[in-house]
Amino acid sequence: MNAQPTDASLDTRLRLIEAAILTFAEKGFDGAGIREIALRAKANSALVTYHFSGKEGLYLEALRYIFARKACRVAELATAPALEGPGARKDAIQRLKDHIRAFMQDLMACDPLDPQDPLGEAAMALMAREMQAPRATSSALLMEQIRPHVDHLMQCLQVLRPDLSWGELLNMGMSIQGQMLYFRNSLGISRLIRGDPNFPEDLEEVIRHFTDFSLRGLGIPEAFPQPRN
Amino acid sequence: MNAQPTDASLDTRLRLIEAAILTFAEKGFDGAGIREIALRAKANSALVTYHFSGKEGLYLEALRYIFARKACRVAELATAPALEGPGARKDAIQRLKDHIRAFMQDLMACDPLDPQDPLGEAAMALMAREMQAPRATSSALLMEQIRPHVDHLMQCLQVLRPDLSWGELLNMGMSIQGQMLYFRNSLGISRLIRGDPNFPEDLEEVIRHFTDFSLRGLGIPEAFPQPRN
DNA sequence: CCAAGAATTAATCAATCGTTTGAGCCAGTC
DNA sequence: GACTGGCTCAAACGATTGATTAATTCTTGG
Repeated sequence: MNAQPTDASLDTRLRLIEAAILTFAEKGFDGAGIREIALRAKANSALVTYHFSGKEGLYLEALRYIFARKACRVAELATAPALEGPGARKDAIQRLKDHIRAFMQDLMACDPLDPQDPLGEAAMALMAREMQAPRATSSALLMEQIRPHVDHLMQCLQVLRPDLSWGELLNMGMSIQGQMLYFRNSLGISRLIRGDPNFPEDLEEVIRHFTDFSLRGLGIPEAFPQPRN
Repeated sequence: MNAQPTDASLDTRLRLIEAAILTFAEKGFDGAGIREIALRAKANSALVTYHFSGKEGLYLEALRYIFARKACRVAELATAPALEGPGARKDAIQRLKDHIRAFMQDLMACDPLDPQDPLGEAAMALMAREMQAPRATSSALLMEQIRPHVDHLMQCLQVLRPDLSWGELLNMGMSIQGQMLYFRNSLGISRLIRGDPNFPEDLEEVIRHFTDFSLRGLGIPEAFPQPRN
């Protein structure tokens, strides 16, 4: 009479999803095999079809799992009220700084409580793969996830540069997000170029750089010169 | 007695390589099948093994083919003599501008003579895939290709901001290259966000934006304000 | 305790993978 | 005209793919 999922099955589902994140991130959708994923999850490969109705379903569930856990810092910021009133400009600058810090921290760690979480690396690699070559079945999922972050950033930019057109503001946003996403997506190449396998040793330094570079690039005179933050 | 490749065989090799670029770019290394590639090239799939000793060999040849044809504009710039003398600073600004324009044009078109070349899109998508998730056999090839561009850019930055440490200069370079590479790698997402499937309608406008944003971000006072270019 | 249903398993499915085979084609050479 | 060697081909190879089956184990409400 029990039509509800069991605790045990939830465990198995979770193990499969986490193994899927790791394996899909390493080898891509086509490169990863369900047998390999199941082996990693210490489960039977037939359970992929049973629980997720196939490989594609497991992939989508893995993405949903990442979205549910990730981007928590940025997601919080995106819920902030609209910028208005006399202090809007100063608020916008602070929000932009917060956005960059939150986004960078989200980029570098999956679980805020555990920066060493191996899922963090994998989840970002998987999202990067997805942004670059979205699967037909998952592009809607991706857009839905990205949209609020874009809106939040654009709202700040609009206040900071009311003289620019919407297209120019989008360019600004593209440059700001682009440097950060490239930083994350090309960590491998960056480490090779720098000859430092541990780069970045200090994330705060990189955050500071992106903040300064972006504010200068935006052309916000009152933000410089001034002491850090 | 003929141990040399025939004209006919060169044709086939070329058709296979170009079909490989298109297919690998669309589906990735694992997603693309040699039968599909061969069909596209109107050739027999056994020829992949015959000419390139396997799928992996064809993939490497495709990368080499891209590197040989692509990045021609940037590559020219990278051969410029060292910056020195009284005009070094002004030269460096111009070189940076030229670098951004050349890099953007290389990003958006494979063959300079034919901006509509479908290989251009595919080649860049393939390189982006490769930068993000380098295959063990091809990372050396990738670094060797990227290195001169990095050196050229860093030389300019060093002249423009002699007060910065090497690490800080690398951060600057990362931001400048990052915004451009993200622009290219995430064109799909950008078009969805903008609701404009034809973005960018005017590449020059984007080049201008990246140039301005980068020069401001670098903190080059004498570059602003001033008329375009 | 005991059916009922959810969860898991090993075995197997057809399909496709990259690669190999062996024969045939076509140019040049003696 | 026989021969050579580069090139191309259809056919088949073993391996692996994602998915399916049917039997078994586990869990739980009555």
